[in-house]
Amino acid sequence: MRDTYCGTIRKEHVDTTVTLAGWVFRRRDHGGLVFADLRDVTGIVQIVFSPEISKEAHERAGDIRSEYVLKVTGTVRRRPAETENPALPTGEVEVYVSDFEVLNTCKVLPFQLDDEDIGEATRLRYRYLDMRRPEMQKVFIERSKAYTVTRDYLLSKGFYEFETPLLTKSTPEGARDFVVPSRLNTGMFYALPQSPQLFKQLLMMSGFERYFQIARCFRDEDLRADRQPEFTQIDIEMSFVDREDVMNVNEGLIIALYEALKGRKPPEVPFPRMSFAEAMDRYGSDKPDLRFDLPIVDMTHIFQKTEFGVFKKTIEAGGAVKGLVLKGKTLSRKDLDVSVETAREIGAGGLVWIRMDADRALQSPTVKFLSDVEKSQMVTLFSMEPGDVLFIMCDKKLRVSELMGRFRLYLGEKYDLIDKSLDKFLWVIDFPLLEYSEEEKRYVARHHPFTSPKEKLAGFNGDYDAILANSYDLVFNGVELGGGSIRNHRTEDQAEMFRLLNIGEVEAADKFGFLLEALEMGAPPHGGIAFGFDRILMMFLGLGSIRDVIAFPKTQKGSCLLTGAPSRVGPRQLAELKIRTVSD
RNA sequence: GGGGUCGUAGUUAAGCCUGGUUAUAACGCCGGCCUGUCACGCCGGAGGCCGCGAGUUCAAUUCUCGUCGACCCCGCCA
Repeated sequence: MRDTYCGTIRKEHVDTTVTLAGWVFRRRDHGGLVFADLRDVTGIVQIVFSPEISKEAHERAGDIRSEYVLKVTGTVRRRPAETENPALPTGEVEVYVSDFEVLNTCKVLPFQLDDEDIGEATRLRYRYLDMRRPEMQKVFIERSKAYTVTRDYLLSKGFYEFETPLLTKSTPEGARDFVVPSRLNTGMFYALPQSPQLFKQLLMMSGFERYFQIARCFRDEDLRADRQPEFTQIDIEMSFVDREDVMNVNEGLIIALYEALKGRKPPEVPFPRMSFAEAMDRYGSDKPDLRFDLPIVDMTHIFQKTEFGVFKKTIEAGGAVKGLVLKGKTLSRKDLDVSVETAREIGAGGLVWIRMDADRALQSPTVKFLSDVEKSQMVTLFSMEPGDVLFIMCDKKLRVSELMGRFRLYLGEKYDLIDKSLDKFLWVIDFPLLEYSEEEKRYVARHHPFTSPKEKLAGFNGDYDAILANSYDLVFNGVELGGGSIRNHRTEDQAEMFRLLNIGEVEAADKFGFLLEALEMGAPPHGGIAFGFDRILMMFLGLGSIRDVIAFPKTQKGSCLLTGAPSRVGPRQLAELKIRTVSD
């Protein structure tokens, strides 16, 4: 139908005849001369309808409207001097139309493709139009490239690509499952996979040694700017490896993706590492953003004998007092009030601020409750200078770290401390194996129940919080890109884990029996990792939302504005499934 | 489950706090003019359930409550 793509035409094509196909992006009708920008997937070229070339084509050009689909034949000409457009790669040339065909007309669109400020709801309702925009096309062309880079890299490292079932078994741990009724098995349900976790482990038991899958995963949890109910993971599993092996191979993958998408090398290789404990202590987060420093400092020792009620009570209850100092910014009383308000919104019980004024005196509503020793220790600990503001919170140890971590991010954003030109990768390692679930009143796996501990657990009966896992997360600019672990490959180790999780033998056999059975039949040592593919794209392309890298994403309430999913199904469908809905 | 922001021509916004006019603008759309534009320009025109429902009021786009939808966050997301 065509012989040349719009965006590829250059001055080398001058005097040749080309046949193009594409959409009318913009039209500039001067009466005697009509210009239009013709757009295809490669870009834009200006076409000219002139009566001197074809009276007939020029006449018909008056009826052309935005987004009409055209097939155009014409001659490439150098643009006259002073009319070149340096903003376009094709700006030195234009195509004089000798003949054209309207392949399709177009209604007036619900929004203009060149308008930058269209509301997201409208864009999602007409996503296919939204995706016509060159900047959106660029994202999905990059996404396509990322699939290829991933496959090329992993295949070159001896990995085999697999597909695993989407209709699978509901598992008790972890995220809420999406559930699919089985017509052939009345009252039974499949679950969509939260990840291919168990299958990839089984493939290790099959002896493939290196597995990967670009896998769709489903989690029925509430959405966020970086969370969709269905998303894509680069899922990886390897046999006969330790933690270092997995991290090394996957660091290579991430570097390859970074280079492909950002066009430069990562700033720091190998990626630095930090223990979970240090991340929590210093940055109040298991995914610290290292683009700015602002460390959190434990101040509990200063207040061991304090008369200040809130600190005193917290410390007596085994909690901690933590602070961080904001330097070199001038904060007004209003700013300080706002920060207190923000701390409350973050979930803190309160926030103490202490500002050093020009004559080195400490100003704060709290200062009168503090002793001179406490004050001077604080000043020394934080090397406080005039203008500096010290922010302090107290709470249970882990809780106060988390709160300060959130507050640190708030300050970083608000006072522009984050150097957005930096990219900071970080491996976080030595996570706790378990964490206590207030909701379930028991310990649950922090990563997942198949994660192996760093030390053998046999007969363990000590502090559950102190057990470290053989796991690792990769963090980029404060966002978790992925994580994984070395798994338990021996039945007795896995049984020990279930014991700690308070999952009985009967329940374990019911839910994961097939895996436990497989472990008994020569399971090799193995471990793996999974990366959020969408998140990697979002971060490396510098976009603000995971929806920006998913072709047809869901809204925060999980609906698709384009198709109207989810929707009711007919009574016949429900009857076949023997499902009745209840309204209450 | 909870907190917050928003909803006004096709689109993006202003007006609302402090109730009363023909609800304003830009882009888009329609008609006309225009041979060097590229966000073309100039002249003219059409276009509104002010998300929906209730309440307060002589009077509601404006105030109150509810509801629906979009977004951000907490909880949740092994």
